[in-house]
Amino acid sequence: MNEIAIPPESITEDEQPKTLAEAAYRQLRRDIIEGVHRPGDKLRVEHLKDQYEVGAGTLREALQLLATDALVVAQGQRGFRVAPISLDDFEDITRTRVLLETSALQQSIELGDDAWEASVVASFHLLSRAEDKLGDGGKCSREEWEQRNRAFHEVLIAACPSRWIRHFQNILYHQSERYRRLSLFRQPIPRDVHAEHQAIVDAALARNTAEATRILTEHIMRTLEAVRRLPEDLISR
Amino acid sequence: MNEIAIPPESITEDEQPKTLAEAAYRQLRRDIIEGVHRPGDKLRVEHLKDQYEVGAGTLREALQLLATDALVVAQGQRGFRVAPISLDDFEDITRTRVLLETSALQQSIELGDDAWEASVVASFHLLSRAEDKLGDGGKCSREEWEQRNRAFHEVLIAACPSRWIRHFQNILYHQSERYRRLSLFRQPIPRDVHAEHQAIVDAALARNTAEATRILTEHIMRTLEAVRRLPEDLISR
DNA sequence: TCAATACCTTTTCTCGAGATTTTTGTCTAT
DNA sequence: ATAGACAAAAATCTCGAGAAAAGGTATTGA
Repeated sequence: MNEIAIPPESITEDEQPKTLAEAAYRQLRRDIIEGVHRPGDKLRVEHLKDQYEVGAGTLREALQLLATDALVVAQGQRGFRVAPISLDDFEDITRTRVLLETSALQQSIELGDDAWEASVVASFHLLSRAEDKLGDGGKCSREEWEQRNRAFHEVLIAACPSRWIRHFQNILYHQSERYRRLSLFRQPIPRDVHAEHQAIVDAALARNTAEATRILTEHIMRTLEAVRRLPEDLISR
Repeated sequence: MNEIAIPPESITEDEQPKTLAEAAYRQLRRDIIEGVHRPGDKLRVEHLKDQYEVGAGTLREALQLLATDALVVAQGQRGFRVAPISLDDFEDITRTRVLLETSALQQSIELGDDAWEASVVASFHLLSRAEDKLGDGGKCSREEWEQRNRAFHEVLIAACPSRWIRHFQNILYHQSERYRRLSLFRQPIPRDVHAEHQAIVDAALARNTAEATRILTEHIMRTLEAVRRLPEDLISR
């Protein structure tokens, strides 16, 4: 009677926005992650609706969507705020990400087929190219590097069959992106990220699960260390 | 300048709704979990706004909030639907829940103090009482048992310091509740849940992490088996 | 000087109507 | 009989204005 079941997939970013509310959601999310709206800031609908050129109700929907990703918090009858950040929160995010992402990688290595291997190699190549151009002097934007870094990590666990793990991992990645921006602004390419990525790819293709998850864990945890070394006034509040 | 940081906590249920949209959200969530709105059903705003006695825009917000919990899916410009269910999905939910909940329990056992032990014993007692009254013949509603079962599992991992794990676990619990209703309708108390809970409490208080997580895993996985044995027409579509 | 109350401004929340898009039903042509 | 297209109908999405609540300020009394 009814048509085909809808994939229980959440909002993904590869598709283009189909509604004004979702377009505003994208822009707002980008602005929050990039720090245009700072953590703890109040998000007044009356001001923002002009800035993003949508109605009040529409902007409100966008804010609700952002609450899904825990990038903004809704407070009863007192409006919306950009979610605050703290070292404790980032440590929590990182550890939870390790838990989920290693589990996902483990399954991905176990189940991934030739096509998966190919996409891993391909996305790693794209990321490497972006790093070359980035060091080469502004031939590639940091935006693009972020995009490809994200794609690489996504492809790594793409063969994991668990939609839920991938969904949660996605949320956490967005969260950690906010913190990573803080550290990357200071140290252009702080550590040898490239070598770490390379090692993960090698271990993954060799189906060496233990080695791959070990390196991935260190890789993620190193970002935590980098943020820990930041001046306190950047992440306080 | 600005006041105290807001706890980055999501919507919890212990507080009472402060807005019409949230009230509608609660009612809708309850109705979806209880099966009033069946999986895959279309949720037409025009019909539901009368039923829940709110405006169209307000009900829309409630639906957005439900999309957060993945209980409804929003489809571009084609409205909202109750999230479909499937065996594969439930298997995914269950395995992910095991991953998160065992990790949380492990930390909880490691870090929990006397007050935590006390709350574990207390919530287990409340749950046991509910089971007595339930078997005694309708002196306690299944609603109440569900409530206390939920509280018990929540308290078990309450000493885990990771807000994110608890947050995700919360979402997954809601999801699995939908499936569990299906199986509990048939077999009133299908297996010896009480003994399993007892064993978890014993192991937790003895700080026997390995044993506690092992039993918890079996406990959660058994629900998957119960749903697997259901007639297919209940969970198909 | 300090505290408490009342008032006023600002912001949020809610509602109903109009514009767009999707869906359904029918008709025609191959 | 099937496929395609056009038109009518339904539903969704969007917007602006009004009601309710929160926050800030000034006034009053001790």
